[in-house]
Amino acid sequence: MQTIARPGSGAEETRRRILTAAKEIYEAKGTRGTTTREVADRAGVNEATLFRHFGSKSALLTAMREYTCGLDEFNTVMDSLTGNAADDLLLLARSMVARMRSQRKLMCVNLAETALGEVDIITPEWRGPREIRLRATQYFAEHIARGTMHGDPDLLARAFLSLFFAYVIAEKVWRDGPGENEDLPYLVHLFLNGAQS
Amino acid sequence: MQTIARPGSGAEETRRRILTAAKEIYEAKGTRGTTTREVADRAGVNEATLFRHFGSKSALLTAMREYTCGLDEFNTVMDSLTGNAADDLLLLARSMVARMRSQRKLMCVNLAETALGEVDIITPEWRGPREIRLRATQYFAEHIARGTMHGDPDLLARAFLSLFFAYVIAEKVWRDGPGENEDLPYLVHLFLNGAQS
DNA sequence: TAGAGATGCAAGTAGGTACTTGCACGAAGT
DNA sequence: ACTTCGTGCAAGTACCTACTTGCATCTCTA
Repeated sequence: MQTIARPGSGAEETRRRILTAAKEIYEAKGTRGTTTREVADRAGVNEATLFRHFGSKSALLTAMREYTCGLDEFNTVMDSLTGNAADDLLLLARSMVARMRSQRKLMCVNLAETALGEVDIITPEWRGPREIRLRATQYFAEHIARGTMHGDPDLLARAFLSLFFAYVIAEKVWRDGPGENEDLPYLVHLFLNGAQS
Repeated sequence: MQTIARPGSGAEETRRRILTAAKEIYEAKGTRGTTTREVADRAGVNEATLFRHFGSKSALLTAMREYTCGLDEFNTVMDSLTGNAADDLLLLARSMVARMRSQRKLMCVNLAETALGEVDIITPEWRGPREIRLRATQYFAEHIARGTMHGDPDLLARAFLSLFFAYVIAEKVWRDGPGENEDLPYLVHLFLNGAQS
């Protein structure tokens, strides 16, 4: 006898609420700081229910990582590029920075826990970045084939991503404001000049 | 749990051994993963002694951060620059990447804990990077004044640092090997072309 | 209407963690 | 010789954490 997922309430809804709560707490406190009790409380659910659904804390976090993995937005932007490098790269930079800003905490936590070996690299949160690197590499390869850029496409992709990744990451460390909108066009310009000559 | 035979003795020596042990464990496990018991064991010291010295775990970690703060090496490199941008930047990149590679875990942990608010930004581990950014900004300002580069010196400094910061940080995520030595000259070249045109 | 599945609730287990306390020992310095 | 300081050691406190269990209750649906 199989349980049919009903939208709105029932087991499926409970499961989703627990996952959402887990994500919110995880990105605020990391793996060790996330307690099953707090997740249950925030989800408005009994702790026992949490364990009935996921079995263990680590299984819950794994399920949460599957649940939180937005890559579609990037692909949408990628598909709307025109071929004009200056426009394309600025559009890409803007969309990446916006997205990374909203996920900065999560990124930092994942980075650290990956470094500590608490999270495996195969884990879903790194599928997104790797996919992005791949598509960016393809993009630069096309430009190199057309002769509008020079160098190694993969290294170009990594350099481009680095520029904006670190831009977002460092905002908190540098203690600057949220960053000027003028910065991005300048960085794109810098990169493009370097890649074209 | 290994107990190391004590080479020296006296309160000062004990203190130093505890700090060293704390650093090693902290950079392997982060704040929450660092337990006073393990630090004491590793230092070959009784847990009570640890508390007699530092009072609390958080005071111990603060003291440890003061203790671990190497900035001298960077300043040495900075002082040996010639003014030839291509040479200077490559030398800088090489020294930065080498240093960051050996501290990658510590960097990632600090990054995450700063993002989570567990570590204050005023904290010593960020004094180094801020100092580096300042000196790099001065360097680029000189080149701009001489007309050999163009743009905003501070943004140039951040872009330059970003390139190599992310290069090191991402090595683990991309699952590449330790990275080719060929990469750095290329990245410097890319940056320099962008900054000069 | 009866049964099944999902949940709440309260209590509990087992282990870890920060931190304390009291006492004994040995090496200095006076 | 006597005190003081730093330390080891063993036991203990109070709290937190993951995870379990037994039972009552509610809501669907067949």
